[in-house]
Amino acid sequence: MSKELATKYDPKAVEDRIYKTWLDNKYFHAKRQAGKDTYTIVIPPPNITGQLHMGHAFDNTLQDILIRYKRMKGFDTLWVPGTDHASIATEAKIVEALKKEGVSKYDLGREGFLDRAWEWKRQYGGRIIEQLKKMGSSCDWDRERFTLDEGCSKAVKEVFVNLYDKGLIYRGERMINWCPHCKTSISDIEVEYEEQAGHFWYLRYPFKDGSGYLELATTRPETLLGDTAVAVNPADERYKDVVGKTLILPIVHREIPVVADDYVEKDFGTGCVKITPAHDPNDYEVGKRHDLPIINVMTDDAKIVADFPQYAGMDRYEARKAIVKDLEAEGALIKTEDYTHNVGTCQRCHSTVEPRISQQWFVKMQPLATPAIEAVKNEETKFIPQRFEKIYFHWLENIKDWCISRQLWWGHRIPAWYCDDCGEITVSKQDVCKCAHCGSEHVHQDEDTLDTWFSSALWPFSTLGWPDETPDFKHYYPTNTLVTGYDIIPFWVMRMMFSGIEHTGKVPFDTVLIHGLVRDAQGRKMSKSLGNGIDPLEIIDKYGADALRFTLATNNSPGNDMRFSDQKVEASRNFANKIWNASRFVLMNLGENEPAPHLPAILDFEDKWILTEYNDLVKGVTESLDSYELGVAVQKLYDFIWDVFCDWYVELCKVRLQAGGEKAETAKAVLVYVLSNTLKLLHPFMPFITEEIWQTLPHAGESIMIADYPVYDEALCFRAEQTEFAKVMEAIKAVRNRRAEMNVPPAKKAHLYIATNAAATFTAGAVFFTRLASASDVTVGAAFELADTVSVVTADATVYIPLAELIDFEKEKARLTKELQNAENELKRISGKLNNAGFVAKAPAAVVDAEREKLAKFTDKIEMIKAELAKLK
RNA sequence: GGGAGCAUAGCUCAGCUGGGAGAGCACCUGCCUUACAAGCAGGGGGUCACAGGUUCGAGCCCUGUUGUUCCCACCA
Repeated sequence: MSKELATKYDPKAVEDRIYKTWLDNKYFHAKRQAGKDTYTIVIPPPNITGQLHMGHAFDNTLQDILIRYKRMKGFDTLWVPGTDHASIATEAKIVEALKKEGVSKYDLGREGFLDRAWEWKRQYGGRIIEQLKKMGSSCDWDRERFTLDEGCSKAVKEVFVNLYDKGLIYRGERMINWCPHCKTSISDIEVEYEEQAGHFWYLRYPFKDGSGYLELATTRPETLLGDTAVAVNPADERYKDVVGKTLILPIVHREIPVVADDYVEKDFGTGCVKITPAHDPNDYEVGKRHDLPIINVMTDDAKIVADFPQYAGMDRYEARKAIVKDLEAEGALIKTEDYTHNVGTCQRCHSTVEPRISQQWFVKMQPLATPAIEAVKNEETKFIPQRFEKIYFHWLENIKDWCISRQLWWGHRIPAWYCDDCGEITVSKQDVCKCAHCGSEHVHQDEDTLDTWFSSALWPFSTLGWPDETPDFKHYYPTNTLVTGYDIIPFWVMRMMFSGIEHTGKVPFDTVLIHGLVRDAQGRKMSKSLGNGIDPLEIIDKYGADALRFTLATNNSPGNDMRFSDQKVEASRNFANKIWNASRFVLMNLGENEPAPHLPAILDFEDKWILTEYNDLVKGVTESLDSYELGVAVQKLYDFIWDVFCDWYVELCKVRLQAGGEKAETAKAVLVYVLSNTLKLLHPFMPFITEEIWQTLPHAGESIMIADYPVYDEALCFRAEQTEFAKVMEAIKAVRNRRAEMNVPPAKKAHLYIATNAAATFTAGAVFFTRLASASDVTVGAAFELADTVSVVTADATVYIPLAELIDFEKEKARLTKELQNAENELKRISGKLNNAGFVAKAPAAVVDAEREKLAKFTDKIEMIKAELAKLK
């Protein structure tokens, strides 16, 4: 007794139900099976700042395709899911939410704020997980992790202490990037530069001795308050004599020296630079070289400090205006010019970043970077596409120490304690209540937290239980494929690499599959401010998860950006529908007696053809998947299912199905075989619809997702039939083409006469002309003498269509002449090639043979066309 | 200033290690052929950005040019 499928595919009626059965049966759960190869993926944990966007949908679709493929291939697979606390990003969001309630984070206090943050995590983290499930992601939910959970915290402390003990983490006063809005330090890569329109203010700094002045330009006049020198290039003839002289700083009237430093470009501006060591990284370096004092002029929220009473409390932009006004009043302002320059902004809040000297914690990068570079050079880890290695190398080769401390509350607190008595630092994995140096109990923990990427860097092993030698860690580490966008190579990939190597002695993954960005239909980056983001859930709701996944898996190649549009999803939805309908057709024909799940002993011509095509597909799809060409693999499946299976094989089978009897049973068995196995091939890409149909078809096993992935079977490849059947198809197409050109409606049937040397092939295929080429009858022979017929010539046959009343002999002659010309051109090209001694001598034998075969074909075809033309005269 | 990507049909894109260019959408023609009109059959449309080079042979490899996007650096 066969089951039925609904007339229309309704994803909503299917997806949640199927996902639930997968969960109930624990198919996603990794069981540490002995004797099997493992395949592990750790999810790039989405930030709990909001909800999943199309980029996540893309990233997770790729991961799910890989993990489902490997699972069916028999690997012991594990996909670890989880979310990221996203320290600064989440804290900023919560602060923003609090602001709307009229509360500041300081009103809540540290504890109160953290309670609020955990509440946020429950809400948004939970939503993200639900979205991943809607996508069909086959993550092992029993192993879900969070970057701020107990295990990750343990790993973070372990790493911090290890690195500190090795001298690779240090605390020091450095110039760092400071976000006055978030009120925290940020690392170099968290600064985004953007072009901004500004001004160049030309200022006059007079010499103390009254011998004139130096002219210089600045984009930030407010920093003048902290100037402690003016620098010129030592080789600059213009200023040779002024080096060492003293200037009077306008407004503040402080005495500052003129120093010579190579940092100054002679040809830029006036050749003189004001030096503000406290507020510019380059000036800071100049200051160090010349032992200049450092005068800080700004508070942590970028207001002028109390030391300058006339400006104290002013915000940096107010102060700028006031100072320019005062400079003008003092006659120190020469002129103002418009100037566009790059300004560093905070990646999270986009406020202008303030370089600032501050006491922070750093990771010494050089010793960690070197082995990470080596590992990729040795191909222990490979990037796909390979060109992204260059980006990786560039970052690591030019790396500076990593500022890891943040003046935030939401994050891993730095495991360092300060002694109030002796002032020493105690760094420890356990909470400290006694100074390790003097034994005093007057200790307090560092108030700061760690950069969110510090814990992300440990993700591939912290999620598996490290630092403990857990069974999972031993079994599933190192992981295999890391799937991520090219935009976070420096933030994450690089840091996981050096962390994995340093702490586990192994690279964290063997392959990094890089993908591009999902853009909108116009090619713009999807962003909140543009309002052009598309919610994956809306797409799923409208077209189904499979259609979304298919859209994301196709239409692109590794590392390249893709444009997303509803139009593309519609096409994918149509494909899902096509599969659904073809399956309905197959089921409809099964009737009461289900065919056995194996192939019959006796196969017909068309069965041998489709089985060969199918096996070629298996081979192609497998090869593409193994080389991470997911887009190519899914395109092959699309072409096979739509063009080969539906448009040809199903139509061919109708002949036998309608006739009934023994042959109909053969057709049913082969239809079921090819369809259900093709569904397996497609399952990683479109998990829901394939499962739904597969369950309805005759099958063995509980679920398609744990079925064996098909393998190429040489015994089911019938090369001769494949070649011969192609001849029949070519002739059918030629007849259809001819009829369409003459506007003959399908209802008007005609007797076909097929003149051919391949009589056996066409006799076996004759019946298909009835069904697919509107033939009323078919006669196959060596040659025919017929009057008033249309003739269609292929390389292997001439088909005569007696449609006397429709024939326009002039047109017929013109058409044949054109066809003859085409064939002759082709022949000329081929023989030209074969007459080229170099080609015959140097090209591979297979290529030469193929050309010879073509030569023979076209020679025959030309003869046949000529014969037809002769008849028309 | 340094580096990378892209440039293929009207649009969006494939094209794996070089062996005579494909898909989807759009367009035109004809079809309700009992799985599917979200469909079927047929069709038009491309000096693969430009100029050289290597090769028997180049969309693919090399050099240069133009256009375009991105990343890094950041001269005050």
